[in-house]
Amino acid sequence: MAITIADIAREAGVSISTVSRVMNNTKPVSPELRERVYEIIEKNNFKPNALAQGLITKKTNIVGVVIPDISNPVFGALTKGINSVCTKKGYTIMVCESGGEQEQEMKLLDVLEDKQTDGVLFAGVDINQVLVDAMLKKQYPVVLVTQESAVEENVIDTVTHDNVRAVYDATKFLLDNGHERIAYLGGPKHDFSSGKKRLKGYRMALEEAGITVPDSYIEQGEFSFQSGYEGMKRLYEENSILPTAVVAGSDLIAIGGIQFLNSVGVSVPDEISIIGFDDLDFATCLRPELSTVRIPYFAEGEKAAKELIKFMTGSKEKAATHYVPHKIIRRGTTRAKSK
Amino acid sequence: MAITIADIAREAGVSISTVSRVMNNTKPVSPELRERVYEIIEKNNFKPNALAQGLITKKTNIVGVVIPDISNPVFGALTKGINSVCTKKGYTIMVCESGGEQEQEMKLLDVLEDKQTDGVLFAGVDINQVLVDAMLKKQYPVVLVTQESAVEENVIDTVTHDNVRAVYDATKFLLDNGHERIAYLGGPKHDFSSGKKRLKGYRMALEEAGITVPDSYIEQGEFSFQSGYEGMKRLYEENSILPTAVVAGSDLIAIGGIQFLNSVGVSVPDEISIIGFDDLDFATCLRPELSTVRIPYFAEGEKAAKELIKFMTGSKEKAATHYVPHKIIRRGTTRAKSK
DNA sequence: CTCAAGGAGGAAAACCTTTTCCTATGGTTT
DNA sequence: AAACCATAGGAAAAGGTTTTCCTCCTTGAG
Repeated sequence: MAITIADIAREAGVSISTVSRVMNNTKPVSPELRERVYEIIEKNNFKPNALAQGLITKKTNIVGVVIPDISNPVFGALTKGINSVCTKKGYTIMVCESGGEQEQEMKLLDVLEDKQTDGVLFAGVDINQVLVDAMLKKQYPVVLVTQESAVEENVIDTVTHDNVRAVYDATKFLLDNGHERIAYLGGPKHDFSSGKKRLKGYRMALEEAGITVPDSYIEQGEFSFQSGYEGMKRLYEENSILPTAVVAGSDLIAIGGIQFLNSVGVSVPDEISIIGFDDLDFATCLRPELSTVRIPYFAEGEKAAKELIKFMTGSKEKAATHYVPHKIIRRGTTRAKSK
Repeated sequence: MAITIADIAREAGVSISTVSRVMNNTKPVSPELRERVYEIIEKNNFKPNALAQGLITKKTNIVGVVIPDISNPVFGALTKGINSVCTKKGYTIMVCESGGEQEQEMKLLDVLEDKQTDGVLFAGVDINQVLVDAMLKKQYPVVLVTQESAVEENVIDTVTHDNVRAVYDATKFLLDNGHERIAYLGGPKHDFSSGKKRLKGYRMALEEAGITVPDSYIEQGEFSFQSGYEGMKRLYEENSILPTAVVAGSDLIAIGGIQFLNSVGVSVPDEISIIGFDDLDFATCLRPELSTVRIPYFAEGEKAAKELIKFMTGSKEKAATHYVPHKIIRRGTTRAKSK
């Protein structure tokens, strides 16, 4: 039913090869023929069948994107960045949702392989040896994004932000503002997750400052509003001496925490300062606006896509880890401690 | 390099046809052969090349998704719903971002055609005659989602929510709570956009109640926080008699509006009630929590995908418009007016 | 004037499946 | 016992491109 290159060739009175050459500029064709063929292509609005093309060229111009959760704004921004450069370079993205589960992630890697994607951008939660091995076996190049692997350095190209350093900086920011009793409200304690890295950054900063915190100052859970609310509640109930500042593992956690504090009449930032992580659009919709550390997810997506394209086009071979810079955003929920 | 069906056939000592038959259960094969072939497939972890398959079967098991903005939480939820049923039915989605621009939308329709997608889910902003014509010309079935076309009924299958009715209900809700001076803070006034429909719902409810509002009670702009803030500011500055309630065209607008009111010391809901639209996750992260009308975007995505699959599998022919039910969610930002 | 070389175009192979069309075998029916 | 039929399996076509390999013609050099 659909029109094929053969139809064009027939109508133009030339061979199939010539039509192909006109379209791909792959060999000289005389101006008159070129003209005639072009016209007929235009007239019929002919587009070559990408399947047939892919079958022979072994290129589909599709890149797979694996993320844990499509509706999570962090991955929304990331995907938007990815799509932005992919579109610009003529690639279309195939988005897959893993739910953060390894079994599903493995399956998606397979699906994307037999769909013949030219490459894959992978945003995992806990990238262990099994996953890395699976990726290395694949036909296509992979670049990790948002989350580095737990395996020896630079086996797979990676674009991410420095979780340890970012939370270190956030904690340092509070320390520099005179706080000493600083608690941590974090995400999952999954082995190689970003949650663990963020906790490490917090610990580093305190240790460096020579401050020891009680275990009851550290709460972990999910990266969600609910979890933040409950974490803060435990913090509040289990400590007779309250912290003067809190580092949160995500903006949602921070907001949940603030909400709890509001509900018990503790003022932010007057009594407790709190700093988030991510810088969601929403952070500026609160009053006071949320202080946080900004991770440029859109830019991270862009960079990862560019990196992947380098591999796909063969202009790069060696894997490396690239960090995208974070930034402390001082807004209304943090304040210097009066001595 | 990659292993093909021929390799399997050779190794098993059977013909290519037999291997294909084993994999697709398309014709009886003796148990022994079947067994032997299966084993070798397993051993080599063979997966047929989807391109070659698609070329001959004319099915790719890919569905295209066109949305205005990947990072918008509304479309995030929608896409998640779509992906949920697609995955379950063996389809993979190809997500494209249009920026809400018609030119780009047309281009994407073309791209998805020559990628041979089996069908397309289209979330537009202003689906006019030109767009509808383009869709009807395509090889694949299309179903509109979130936004119906401006063209005569039921040319293209549609899954959406009733924007007019939803805002009508929201306005009615305020009326029923004793409010009479009700303002509207809306989205774009684009010709066939949901913004226009929502405004219509507002007008209908007031008209029905026999209430006339001054033009200065109606503000339009974008569906954003910023726009809500500014719209409310104008409302506040241009009216000597303030409304006692405000209907917002989106949650973000509502939140922006509330933020402005807070900044000038007007209490929500004590002095002004406000109701949003969408029910973003965020609505419950505010204090007071946002009253709103919930649109089940996830379910809408699911339903649209199911609808599309019916068309793709030929089990349905006739286009129709399906509405997904909205619901008024009473939370903290609305209150009955004391007489 | 002859021969080599280069340029323009066509025929056909290749890519990897599914599916149609045959063939052979063994069993059933009359 | 002959004719027929069903069944299992193979060979090859088809699907729509790109690309290799030819061929033919023109041009330039010797």
